[in-house]
Amino acid sequence: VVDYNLHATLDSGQAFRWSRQGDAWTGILGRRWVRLRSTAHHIEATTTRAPEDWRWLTKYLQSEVDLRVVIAQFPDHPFLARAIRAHYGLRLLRQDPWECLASFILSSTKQIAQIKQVVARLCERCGNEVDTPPGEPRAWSFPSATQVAALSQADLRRMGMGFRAPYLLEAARRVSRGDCALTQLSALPLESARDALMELPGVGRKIADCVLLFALGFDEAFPVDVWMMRTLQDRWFPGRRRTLRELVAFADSQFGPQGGYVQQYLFHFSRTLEPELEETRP
DNA sequence: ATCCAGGGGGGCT
DNA sequence: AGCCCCCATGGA
Repeated sequence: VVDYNLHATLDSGQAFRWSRQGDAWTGILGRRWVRLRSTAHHIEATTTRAPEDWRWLTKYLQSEVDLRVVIAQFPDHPFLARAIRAHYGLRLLRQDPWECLASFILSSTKQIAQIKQVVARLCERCGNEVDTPPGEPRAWSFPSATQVAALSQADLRRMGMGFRAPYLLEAARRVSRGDCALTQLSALPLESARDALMELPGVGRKIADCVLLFALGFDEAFPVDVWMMRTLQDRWFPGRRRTLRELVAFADSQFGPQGGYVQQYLFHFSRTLEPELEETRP
């Protein structure tokens, strides 16, 4: 692989089930345990048994995407240029739609560390145990919508989901019933797919855009969360207050067909940026 | 102790 | 449309 920054990609808040051990990353994809290690021009993958082929992994990692082509479509902006320089090789993953949806329903007003924690508890409580190599800790697959729908709201609250518990439960029920055919949404126009996602409880514009971008392949989707709001406000409209609505509309029109990649570079860079000294204002 | 976290929903004006 | 508050929990 070329132009692939595995650390930035797995640590940029788009997926919540990877853990780092030194230079290696361990996670669960579908029902497989995987360890990934990045070398100069390769990503080395270890599984518990030899797979037929590796497309499930290359698709997830999006390692066949030519990053230079993507970045060539970015708008010219000094802060974005800094983000690209700082984390060159950051990629968007292509996640399972249900796992992505459920994870982001659980994400609202939670820190990334806490999202990982509650997702881990959900998997251990109702996912399927998967094979791990000798000496590795036990691991579980992400539970299907049907597995989640079989739980009670009290079960979910005990995992620390708080007010998100009824949202996740109802979303799981609808998805397991087939009321929202997630995988088929990628064939629709972006706005139709977004509207369908926003029918689900606990799913507004931001979470819908996360699923469109991280799971359904809509590279132009641009989730605007608190970090992106501050970044756009501070770096694109310094000194002039903009409403959330205005910023969403701006992002929609200004960042182009690869806006989702732009967003991920800005998000990760903003989150890892050392706080700059503010000018003192009288 | 106080604030805030990859928001969303509902009510009010 | 914009603004308000509430929702539950834990880490900094």
